[in-house]
Amino acid sequence: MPQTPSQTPVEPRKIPRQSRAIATCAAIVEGAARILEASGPEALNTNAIAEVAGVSIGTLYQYYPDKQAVLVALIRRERALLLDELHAIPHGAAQALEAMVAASIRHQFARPRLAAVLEILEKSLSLDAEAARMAEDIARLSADLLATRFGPLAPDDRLTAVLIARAIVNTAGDGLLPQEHLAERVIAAISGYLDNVRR
Amino acid sequence: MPQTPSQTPVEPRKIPRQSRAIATCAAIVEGAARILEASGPEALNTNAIAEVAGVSIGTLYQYYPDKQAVLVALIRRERALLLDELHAIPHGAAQALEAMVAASIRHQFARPRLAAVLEILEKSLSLDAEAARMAEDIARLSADLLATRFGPLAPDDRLTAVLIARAIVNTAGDGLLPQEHLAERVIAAISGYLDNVRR
DNA sequence: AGGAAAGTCGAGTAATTGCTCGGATATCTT
DNA sequence: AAGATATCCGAGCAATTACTCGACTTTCCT
Repeated sequence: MPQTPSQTPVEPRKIPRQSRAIATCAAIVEGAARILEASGPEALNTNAIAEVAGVSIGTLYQYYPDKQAVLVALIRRERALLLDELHAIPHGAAQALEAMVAASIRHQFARPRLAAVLEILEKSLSLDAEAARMAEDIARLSADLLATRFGPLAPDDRLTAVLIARAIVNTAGDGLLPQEHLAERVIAAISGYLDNVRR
Repeated sequence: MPQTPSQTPVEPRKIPRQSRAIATCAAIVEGAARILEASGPEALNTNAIAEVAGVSIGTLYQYYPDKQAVLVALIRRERALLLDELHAIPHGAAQALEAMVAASIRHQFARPRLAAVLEILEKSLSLDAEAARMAEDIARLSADLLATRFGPLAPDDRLTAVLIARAIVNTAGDGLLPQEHLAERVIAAISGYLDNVRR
């Protein structure tokens, strides 16, 4: 759903040097997260972010060139969290699939509303290079982990499997599916599809 | 993701009596659809809707009490389209599942960008009673059609199956999965999951 | 200590947007 | 034809929002 024609800035206009400035940047990103969790995307405006973060609006614009840059920073922060969990899974391990699913579930349920809102926002955002690279990393890692259980797969089948898992985990995160046996449900869906396709 | 505290209005403030007024209402809804397709949710504002619809802003507010009411009307229009297709499938038919999947795919690909944007918007919208009823109808019909092939299912499993189908069809609508063999892919995923669960 | 660099502040501005209102035009009814 | 009703118009208001700028404060360095 690309519609914003991707502006040039997006990168911090000034990088923080002192530790209190680093804390300020973190507070701003966390402020955005809290607003999204509490009131959704429509309530996310720069004045509110600054207020919730406990800094002035001028300070915010010292580090982030525009509103979208704050969002991108938040998405990077969340992606890094998931990426770390995925990286911690030993390549080719017997329980790789289970570990991957468990990591996704943990990530989704750590801050369910935030994850749900970001999931939506990511679709309509032109991300910067770094954030896009992280998305690719996540996709590639997931694909590798799938391969250890199901062997080599067509790219479309790998994407479909990841898709299925995300749909189920997201819905459970919204509270529409029970959290118990969630991992089993996801694995049943993934392997049900892949076993059907791989003949 | 409920955050807008659901206002009272949402219903047309005046119902059109003359045929040209009915055409005006339809033009307004279609104008909103065109803006969403062309430029996404951020570009959807009432002034633009009126302009694209070829009516004045005052006329828009004659029939729709606020911006959201136009969106709800659009969602109703699109849901009615899908609902008609589902209703046309004979209950308990041998090919009921295939017909259902085909209908979903047709609906998604008729106006892919519109379907994708509305899918997102529906989540963060407090719908009116009528639109909510249509959503339930679609869910119930889908569940019934699933039952003719797979027998009685737990509600969570029905939801999961529908979820899986929607995730795949939506992604294909976004152009990330090929349209060819899409129906087979969806059916493989659904039956893969349900056969795994139903033991 | 004291100057420079980094950081913070918040009132204010320009633009956008949802929506109103009073008046003009079209259609219906008799 | 002529009133009554329905429909349409669009300038403009009030509120919101993204963002700037110049002044003030804190931290760093020697």
